[in-house]
Amino acid sequence: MEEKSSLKNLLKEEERPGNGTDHNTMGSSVLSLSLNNSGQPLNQMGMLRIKLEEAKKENEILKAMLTQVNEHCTVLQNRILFEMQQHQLSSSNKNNNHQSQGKIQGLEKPVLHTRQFLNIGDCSSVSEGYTENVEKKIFGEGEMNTKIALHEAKCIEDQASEVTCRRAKVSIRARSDFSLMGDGCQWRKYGQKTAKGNPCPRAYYRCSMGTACPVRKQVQRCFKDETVLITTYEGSHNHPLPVAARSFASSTSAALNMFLSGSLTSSGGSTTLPNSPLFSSSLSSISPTAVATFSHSATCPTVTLDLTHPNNNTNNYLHFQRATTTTTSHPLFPLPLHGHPHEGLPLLCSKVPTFLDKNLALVDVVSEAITKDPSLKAALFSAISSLTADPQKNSNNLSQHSKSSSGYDPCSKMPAIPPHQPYTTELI
DNA sequence: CGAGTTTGACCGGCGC
DNA sequence: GCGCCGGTCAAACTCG
Repeated sequence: MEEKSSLKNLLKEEERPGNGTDHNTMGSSVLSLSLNNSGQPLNQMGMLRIKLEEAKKENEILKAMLTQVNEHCTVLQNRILFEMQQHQLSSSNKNNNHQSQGKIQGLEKPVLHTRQFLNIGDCSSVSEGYTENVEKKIFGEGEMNTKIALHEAKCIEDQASEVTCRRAKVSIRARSDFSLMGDGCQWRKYGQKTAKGNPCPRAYYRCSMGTACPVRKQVQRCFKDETVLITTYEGSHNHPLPVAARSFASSTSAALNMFLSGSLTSSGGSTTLPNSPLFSSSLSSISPTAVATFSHSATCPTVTLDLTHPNNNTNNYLHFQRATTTTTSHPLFPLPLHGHPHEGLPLLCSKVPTFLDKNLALVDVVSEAITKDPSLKAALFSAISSLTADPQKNSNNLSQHSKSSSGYDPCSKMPAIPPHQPYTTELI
């Protein structure tokens, strides 16, 4: 920052009339050239070069800042992960009966299962080496050994119960004017069925973003209230998600995270949890008044996010924006940090100059909020998990979308939504 | 012509 | 074993 201000001061001095004779900086050769020729265009070119150099320096500073912010996010993520592991270990020691019951039902799965759901990440993360270095700074060598052992155990456990995880479902109830909810993914309809007890047909969709992606969703209108759209997601994506879908996935996975991590005392039936600080902070990215219902059968745990909770005010609307390639695709849901900071921002700021400034200001706000509000850490963790799962792939994905000449529109294959028109889902 | 949708047929799980 | 029901398949159809 000091470097930036000094450069600005330098530039101001050079801009002063009659002050172009004494330069000993990087811009001196350019300015002397322009003075020798005394040509106006050359003088302007010199100024532009100085500004270019200044922009480069500024870019370096901003890159460093972004790296720092990303590092802080990783630190927070790992600390939260560690705390949750510690919490689970202690709780499992205290209550063996509870744990054995959970094992029978396949519900003891901690964070990594949820990360697998909706493609939030896996054990072999690209940034694992980097993360490990950061973790050593935080936890120290002794704790790191414990943590690595825990991590390896979790990976083994993760593979063993993958089938159960794949069957985990997240069901979302929301009021919608349209027959599909914009979640950022591309879906291909493969069937429709009229279920017993509901005259409204249930549509079956398969994710068409990746080759043989196992994720499916069912969409059905509520029989009692046809304005309510029930969307049920099942499976885990085997491909990088677009920004919009990652935002959505982080929110839904936060709910499932709570469920699968055993943080709830649900015992076979269903549990409604509207006011848990950890969960509500995550869910608030969808709706501040959303209510979650947790239930599970023998093989298929389900989390229902009810976004139709009646105590919302009239302004509580979700604006599902149709993401496009040529503009900055704003999130479907407002998340603190959006997109991978290293690759995403330069891409965006090249198109929208003010975007970077807004994000840097946002970084300060978020940093302060994280410090003050512990519950926000949990929400941030779920969001960051989706962003840091595979940065390389995600950035490539983002780049491909931006390079596409035809324009990338994740909602383009949703005929129920009128083209070129943002649609809203009402939260009552 | 390719991609997506529609729709009847088919399959497997589950309860009786 | 039988029938019901949810989920999936695949051929026909539609659309851009």
